[in-house]
Amino acid sequence: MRGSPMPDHSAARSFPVLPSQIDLPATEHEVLKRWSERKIFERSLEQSQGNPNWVFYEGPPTANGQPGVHHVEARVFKDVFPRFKTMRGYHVDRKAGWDCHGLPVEVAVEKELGLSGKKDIEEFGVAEFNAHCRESVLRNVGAFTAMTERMGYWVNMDEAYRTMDPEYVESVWWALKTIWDKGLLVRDYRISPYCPRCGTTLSDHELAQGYETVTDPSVYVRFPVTSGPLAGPERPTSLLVWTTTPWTLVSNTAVAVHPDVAYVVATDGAERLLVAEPLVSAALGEGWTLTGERFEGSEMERWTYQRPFELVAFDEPAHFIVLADYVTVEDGTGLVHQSPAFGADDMTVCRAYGLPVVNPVRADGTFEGGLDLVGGTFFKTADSALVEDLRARGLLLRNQPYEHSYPHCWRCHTPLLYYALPSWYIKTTAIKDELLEQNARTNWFPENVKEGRYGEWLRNNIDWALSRSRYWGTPLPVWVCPEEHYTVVGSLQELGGLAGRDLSTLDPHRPHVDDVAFDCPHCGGRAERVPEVIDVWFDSGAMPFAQWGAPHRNNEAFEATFPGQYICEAIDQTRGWFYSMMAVSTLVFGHSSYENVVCLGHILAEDGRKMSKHLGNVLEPMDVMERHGADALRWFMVASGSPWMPRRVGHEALEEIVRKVLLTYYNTASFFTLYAGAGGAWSHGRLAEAPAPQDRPLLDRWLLSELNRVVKGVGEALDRFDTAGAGRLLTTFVDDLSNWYVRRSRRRFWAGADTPEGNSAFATLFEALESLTLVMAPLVPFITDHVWAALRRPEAPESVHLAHWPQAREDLVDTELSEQMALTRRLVELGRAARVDSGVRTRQPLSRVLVGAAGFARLPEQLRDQIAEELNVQELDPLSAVDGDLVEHTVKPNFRALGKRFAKRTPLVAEAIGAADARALVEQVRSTGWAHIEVEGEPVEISSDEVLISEQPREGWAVAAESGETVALDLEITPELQRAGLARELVRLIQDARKSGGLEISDRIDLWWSAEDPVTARALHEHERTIAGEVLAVSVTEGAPQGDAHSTTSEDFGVTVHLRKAA
RNA sequence: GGGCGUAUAGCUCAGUCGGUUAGAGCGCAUCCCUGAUAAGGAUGAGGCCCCAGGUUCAAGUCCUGGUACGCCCA
Repeated sequence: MRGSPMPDHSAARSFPVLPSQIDLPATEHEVLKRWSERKIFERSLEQSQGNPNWVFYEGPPTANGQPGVHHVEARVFKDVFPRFKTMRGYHVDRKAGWDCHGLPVEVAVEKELGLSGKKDIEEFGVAEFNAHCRESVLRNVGAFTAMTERMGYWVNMDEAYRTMDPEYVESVWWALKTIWDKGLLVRDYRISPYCPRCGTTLSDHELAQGYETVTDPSVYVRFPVTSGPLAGPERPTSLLVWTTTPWTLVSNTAVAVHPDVAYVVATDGAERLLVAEPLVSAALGEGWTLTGERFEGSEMERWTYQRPFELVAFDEPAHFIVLADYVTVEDGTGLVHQSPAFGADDMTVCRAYGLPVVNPVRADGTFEGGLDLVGGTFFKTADSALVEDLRARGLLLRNQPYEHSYPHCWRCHTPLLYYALPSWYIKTTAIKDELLEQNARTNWFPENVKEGRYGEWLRNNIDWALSRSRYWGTPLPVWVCPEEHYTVVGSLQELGGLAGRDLSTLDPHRPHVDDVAFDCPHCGGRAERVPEVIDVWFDSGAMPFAQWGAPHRNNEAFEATFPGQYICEAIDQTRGWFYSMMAVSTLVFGHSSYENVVCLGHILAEDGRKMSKHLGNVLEPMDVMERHGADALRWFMVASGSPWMPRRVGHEALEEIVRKVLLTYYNTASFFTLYAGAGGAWSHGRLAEAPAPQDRPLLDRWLLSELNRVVKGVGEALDRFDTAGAGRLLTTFVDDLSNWYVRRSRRRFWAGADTPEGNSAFATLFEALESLTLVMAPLVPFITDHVWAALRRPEAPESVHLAHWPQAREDLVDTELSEQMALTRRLVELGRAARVDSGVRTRQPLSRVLVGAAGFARLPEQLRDQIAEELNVQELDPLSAVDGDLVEHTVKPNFRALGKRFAKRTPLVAEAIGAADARALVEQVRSTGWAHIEVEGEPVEISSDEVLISEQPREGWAVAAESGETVALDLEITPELQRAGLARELVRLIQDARKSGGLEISDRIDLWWSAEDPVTARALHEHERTIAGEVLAVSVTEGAPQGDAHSTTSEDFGVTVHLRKAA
């Protein structure tokens, strides 16, 4: 019977009530307001001042276009770990940053202004154009800022670094000068897709838009061998070379072969040609036989040959065979003509051999004027004259049209040229070993990126093509005089010194910086800045020092925060920011800038495709957060699926998170405040009076055990950057807490805190909610802080984000109890299944349940009581106590255990176990722990661990069994049981009447009843006190009331009840 | 073309050291419980664990080779 009164809303409360209904987005706005008014973020930084630093570097988002949900992903991870580490006692500075420069910004501004191409921009004016770029960046920063605040990403945006700020640019200049001084900044050629009509290079994105299918000549050409074993007049041999761009033969520089491919000599009786073995028939057709001469590509290195055209001069040695892995035997001849000015692969290979870059084609796409045969001709139209000339000189074997896809300018449809343009490089290949060493010391999450995608990229490192012929970027700080003396400038002050005037307030962007010229320190000639700006990846890779403006200013701040402990971005940054961060710092300081890097998979739309406006599947982050709340979106990002993998986000997934995780957690807290707060039933002061944990009921001890396991596990998971693991632990615990602990403890909460059991329940639930709130706080900072505000002890910090991570009490972790409770819950499930099968509802008490399960014998009384209560049975007995004839035994082999001992004989032993007499075997195992069986005539002893025993009553019972565990219900319903069941039905009936009568849960009632059914009447008399207690009746009267009352009649039970709120 | 990753129920995903009855949630159907109730529980239907080989007493799990998809790079 219920001892204490129900919660009384009018009495003094020890806890504010968390209403059972909550509007999560609205609550989040309140929390945001409190954070801002009470300066919680600022205070969390102040209060950790002086603690060890844990340094996080913000990878600056490109403030180009509006933020999408995919931006939320990385930003959640950037928030979770700093919050976690702060709670762990570190000082975690969080400086925001914005990536401001780059082509995407330029393209967006071009569109806005209706410009198209570099000519338009220059006519419009670079100064004005760049002003628009700056304005566009600032506009988009606003949208990012709003989203960042709304999602609860704590980052200092007031002191954000911006890659376009003069101090930032100066730091970048300093880094470039340092690299120059080390001899690693060089000018060289770079192959770019280039439109000769527009006079501009195209980005990859532009390139992708312009592929067209065209027919080009494809020619097979003889290159006579002039050195090596196949040279000489007695058996003249030619390399057979295939190309679809005859015009590039003018500048032929080398021939590439694959080192591991075999090349053979074929003859038609008249001449001898060298071709890759797998391509002989494809390239030559009928009528050719092999001479038997055969060479590995690697043997042919540096054999010389006669080049096809002598139209341009070569000042350095060239025209020999080189080795290249990219050569294929898919088509052609396996011998690939090399012209480094017109192909990226050619350029890489030829540069490795120190070959010259000869380029006879001018920027307008025509050959140089003075050349024979092709002078002044547009490159593409030179093909026919060249092919004719080859034919005339007997060098052409075959010419056939070849259809393929070739890139064209998306603006003017001119065929593009892959064209060598002078470009600035950083010789990262020179520090490749250092980069590999730095990578070896870096922790990657997930781990496979380290040696996989990223390691592969480092091992195949190529020099960093740094310069861009664009406008809105960090200008390359290189000045050159007519004598080609280069001067690299590391700061505005230095530039001012060279120019002889104060330039400290100069905007270090184009065109202003282009206007500064000075006398060359070497020769006194006029030095002008080179026209290029730099790759934006260098900007962002410089952020560890450039965000402070170091070393020109704030150098102490930089040194105190280098290297960083943690960076995090999506997987596409492997060769982007992750690389530039490691490369820039290794170039400048000889050390990578980060220790741990988290690498996230992409966020996809619900249909599994990328979100794009075009497909109409975009989720706008602010809308999502206003609908489901930022916490739901955050939880999705950190705990749904695996963050390392691509994931689909949609409303359904978020709704489920709200229901299963956030509301379940919140409702538990709400339940607690309702009962603890009522009339001051329980307050923090009572914690001291609560029984010591080991003296509490087993249910409480179990919860504390699970709690401390979870606290420890979540801390360890987050230390490993494993948010999904932390999420799984928390989800399970929230479910355990709400749907087992609270449900099984409800009566103790109703009873109040005045008994040791009651106080123990309140204390246990409080401790669980307190710790749970703390460990969930980094993941879902809003709802936890809201709950914290209601629950916190008076002496605790006002925000959960100012609190410390809880210490896991490992001494309270009781593995055996966990297992026993798991068994208890499995048995309850089986019992419920048995009830469903039998059709006897749970409200009907039953006399007895039989349980067959290993471990049941050791199950403590308190846990058996849980089973009995939950299943509504009066008695719980072991199946083994029942007369053996009524029980059927089955024995199954435990392969895991048997395999260890019997290895190859396992199947035989298993078979023998199955064949043995189950009942006899069970009896042996039960009495001695061992059983004898025969395997192929030999006696074998089997231990109890090596078999799985299950037992079932033969008949007359409602049985459910799984994995060797059995629950059997005795279905005999005696008249006493029937009346007890009726009493429960009547309680239910009256409770319904209370509810429909609009009574408060704590209202007392007067109750009248009249029963036609004599059984019901007897049940009412017999169980009157119980019923009265359950429904809060202060009086129970047989008969009808005077005056108004709320009435209900049940045909099923032949009863009418009337109730009225008691005076 | 190369590198890396992924593939398990209609959907989203777990699956530890290889152990013979592969799980959860959602959705669907049927039912139960209910003063935490916009919740909870039970039952059911639904599986070529992508395919083919191999290793092993034993493979969703380890190895090899394919196929499909994704990302990055050419």
